[in-house]
Amino acid sequence: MPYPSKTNREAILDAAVKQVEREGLAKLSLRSLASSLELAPNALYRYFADRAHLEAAIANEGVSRLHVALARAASKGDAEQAIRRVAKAYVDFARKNPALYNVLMTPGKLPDEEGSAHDEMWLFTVALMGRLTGAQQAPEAGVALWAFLHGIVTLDQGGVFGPKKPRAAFRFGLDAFLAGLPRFQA
Amino acid sequence: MPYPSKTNREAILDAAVKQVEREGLAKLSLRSLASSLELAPNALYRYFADRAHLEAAIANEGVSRLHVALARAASKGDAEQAIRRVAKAYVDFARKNPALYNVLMTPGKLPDEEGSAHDEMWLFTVALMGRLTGAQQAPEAGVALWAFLHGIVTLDQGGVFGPKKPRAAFRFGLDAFLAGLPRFQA
DNA sequence: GTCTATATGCCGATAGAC
DNA sequence: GTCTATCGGCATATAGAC
Repeated sequence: MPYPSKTNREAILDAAVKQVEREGLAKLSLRSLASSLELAPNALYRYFADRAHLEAAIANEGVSRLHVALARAASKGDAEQAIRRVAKAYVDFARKNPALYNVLMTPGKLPDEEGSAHDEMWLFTVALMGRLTGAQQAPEAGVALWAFLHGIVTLDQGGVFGPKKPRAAFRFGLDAFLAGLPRFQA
Repeated sequence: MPYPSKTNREAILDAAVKQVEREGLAKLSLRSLASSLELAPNALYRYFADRAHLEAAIANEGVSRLHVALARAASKGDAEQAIRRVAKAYVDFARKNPALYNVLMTPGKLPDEEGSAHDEMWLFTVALMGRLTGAQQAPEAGVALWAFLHGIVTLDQGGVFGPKKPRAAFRFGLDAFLAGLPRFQA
């Protein structure tokens, strides 16, 4: 073969995630990505139809990694302990991977595939909250917790309030939410 | 004068906000904005030093409008009623002006001016929460509430959960948060 | 499967005339 | 204060050779 394979889908995705983490999604271009892999500017089109498909793959990869981190945190302790651990793991993940986190939380234009990583994480969250509130209220409780955590991450990233306030608010808000949560068995 | 004034800073800002609301910040360009005002592509530089300064002005305008909506909602009722009204007004504003809301919540690269609209809104929020929790815990409570509301808005905008779940989670989460909130006078 | 070369289009920003 | 003209840059995407 005159032009043997120099790369593959996984390697491209890995490099893309790293570049996003360094400079943000906006500064990721197919040219710069190809250049970092020592490929011609258009070689990536063999693996991703266009930029939108690449972004979707990056987001999916981010969700998978977040899911792994949360599942690990949920493995020990009673229901409330598990929720507190997961909440901390969520915020920690976003702090360590801010740009990747932003990609996975910014919905793309492509429709999610069935059984995507996103669906799996949502089922995980509902199950987690269900241990405390019962299945009936688990979806609302799951969305509410997720919303709170995402908001904390956003305010933390923005840096508008300095480094301390979001962390104090994280404890304060989580305590208040859990204290006020209607329990399955009172 | 061979070239009399055809525009002013306010008119440009107004048109910019409208364009952001229609197509999002990313698709706002100085060229398209100038074109919509029937100006030459570079005429705006007399009023804004560069794109970053224009974006900062848009964000500031968005914060001002949000602040007005929240202050109106807080004017009646006791502390808890005021918080519930403000919370609803916050989510409503974001639903009605999603793109402008995204701009005002995405921190720009330019440092905030002293006494900016952002500062004012933050003082307003702390005062609002202080009516319920006392001044000591008002900042944490304010950030926590803000985080929750922003998260609800984000999940709602994402459309990941369909139209109903974020609204149900809004009530559920706000109820739980307020129920679990330590009060100033128990 | 990768290459070179190119089509086409947008962008921010500046120079200098009027 | 607005104009015309232009610079330099980057983007997505395609065509055809090897």
